[in-house]
Amino acid sequence: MTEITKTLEQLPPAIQRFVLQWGDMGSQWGVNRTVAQIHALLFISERPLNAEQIAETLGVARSNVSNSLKELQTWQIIERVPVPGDRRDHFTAEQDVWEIAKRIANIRKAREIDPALRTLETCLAEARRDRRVSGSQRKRLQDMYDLTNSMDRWYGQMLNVPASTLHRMLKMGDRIVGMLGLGKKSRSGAA
Amino acid sequence: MTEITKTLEQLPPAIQRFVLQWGDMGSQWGVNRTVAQIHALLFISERPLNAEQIAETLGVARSNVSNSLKELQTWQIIERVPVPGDRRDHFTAEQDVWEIAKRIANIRKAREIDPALRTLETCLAEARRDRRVSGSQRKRLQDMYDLTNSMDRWYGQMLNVPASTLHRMLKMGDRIVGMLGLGKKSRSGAA
DNA sequence: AACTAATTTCAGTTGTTACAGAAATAACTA
DNA sequence: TAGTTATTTCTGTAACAACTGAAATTAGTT
Repeated sequence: MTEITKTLEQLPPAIQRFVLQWGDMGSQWGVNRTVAQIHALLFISERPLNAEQIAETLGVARSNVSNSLKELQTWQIIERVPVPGDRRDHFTAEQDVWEIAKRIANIRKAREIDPALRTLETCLAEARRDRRVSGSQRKRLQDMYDLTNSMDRWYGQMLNVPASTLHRMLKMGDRIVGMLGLGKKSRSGAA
Repeated sequence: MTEITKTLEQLPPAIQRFVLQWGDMGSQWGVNRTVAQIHALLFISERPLNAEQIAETLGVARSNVSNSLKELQTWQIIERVPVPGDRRDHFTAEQDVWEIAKRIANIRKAREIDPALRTLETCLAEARRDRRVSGSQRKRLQDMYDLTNSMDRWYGQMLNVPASTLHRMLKMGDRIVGMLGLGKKSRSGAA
C-alpha cells in the first residue's frame, strides 16, 4: 500500500490557507488550534483520512491528533468511517455547514448559557431573601436573567429546527429584523 | 474621608455569587476572568467605584484593575464618571443589559466574523484560479462562506436595531422561529 | 498463543497568558 | 516649585494549556 501522504505545503494554496486560517479562527473563538485545523482539513478533504495522514499533513504529533479527533467526535461533527481493506480508523467531517453550526451552537448553549441561567436563578432567589440587596440591584439581576433566558430559548429554538428551515431563515438574512421590528413603536429606519 | 471599602466576602451572598460566577462565565467565553468580575461588580454596584475600591473588593492588584478597566472602556460598557470632591477616577457600568449585549456582540463580530469572511473570500478567489481544487471542494468553501456571510449580516442587523426593538424581539422568543419557519415546506412540528 | 500494527494514555516540556509588585509618569495642591 | 496622590507602564513570576515522545493498551493476524 503506497501511502500518498501530503504535507500541508503541497496542498493547493486555497486549501492551505483555509486550514490554517480556520485554525486561527478557532483559537480566537476559544477552540484549540489543532482541533480546528483538523476539522478544516477533514471538511475540505475529498476522502476520509486516517490519524497518521492528518498528523503528517499538519506536522503535529500522532497523540495530539488522537486527542483532537476524540474531541471533534464528542461534538459530533466528524465521524469514523471504515475503509475497506484498511484496519486503520478513517475520519470524515459532516459536510452540511448548517449542521456543523447547529452542533457547535448546541454545545456552547449547554456549556455556557445553561449554567449561567442556573446561577442567575440562584442569585435571584438569594437576593429576594436578603434585605441588604436593594430593589435596583434586584432589578438588574432580573434584567440580566431575562436577557440570558431569552437568548437561551432563542438558541434552543434554532437548534431544533431542521437544517432546511434554518437554511431558509438565514437566507432571509436582512429581512428578518425588519419583519419583527415593524410590529409596534419605533419608526427608526426599519424601512 | 472615610473609605468604606468592602471585601468581597462582606457583600451579600447573592452579589458575591453573581460577581464570581460572572467572572467564571467570562473566562469560559474567552474573556479574562478579572475583567469580567470587575464588570459584574460595577454593573451591580449602587454607586460608582474607584480603582482602589475595586482592587480591594476583588483582592487583585491595583495594576491589574487599571488594565482591566482600560479594556472594559474600549468595549464601551463602562464609563468614567467624576465624583464631586474626589480626584480619583470613578467608574460605572452601562445599566441596560440589551446595550451591553449589543456592544459585546459588536466586538465579537468585528474580531471574529469579519476577518473570517475576508479570508474565505480570498480562499474562494484562489480556488477558482486553481485547477487542483475540485468542484466539490469549491462548493464546500462556498457553503462555508455563505453561512459565515449570513451570520455576519444577521448580526449586523441586530446590532443596529434600537434597544427597545431588540428588547421586543427577544421577548417574542419562541414565536420568532415559528413565524419564519412556516413559509414553505417542512411539516416538522413547527406548530 | 505470539507477533504486529494501531491507538490511547501518561509524564515531562514548552509556550502563552494573567498577574503582582516596583518603577515611572501624570495630575493635582500648597 | 516641591511635595503628594492617583494612575499607568514595565518586568519578572506563577499558573495553565498545548504539545511531544515514550510507554502501555487494545485490536487484529497467523
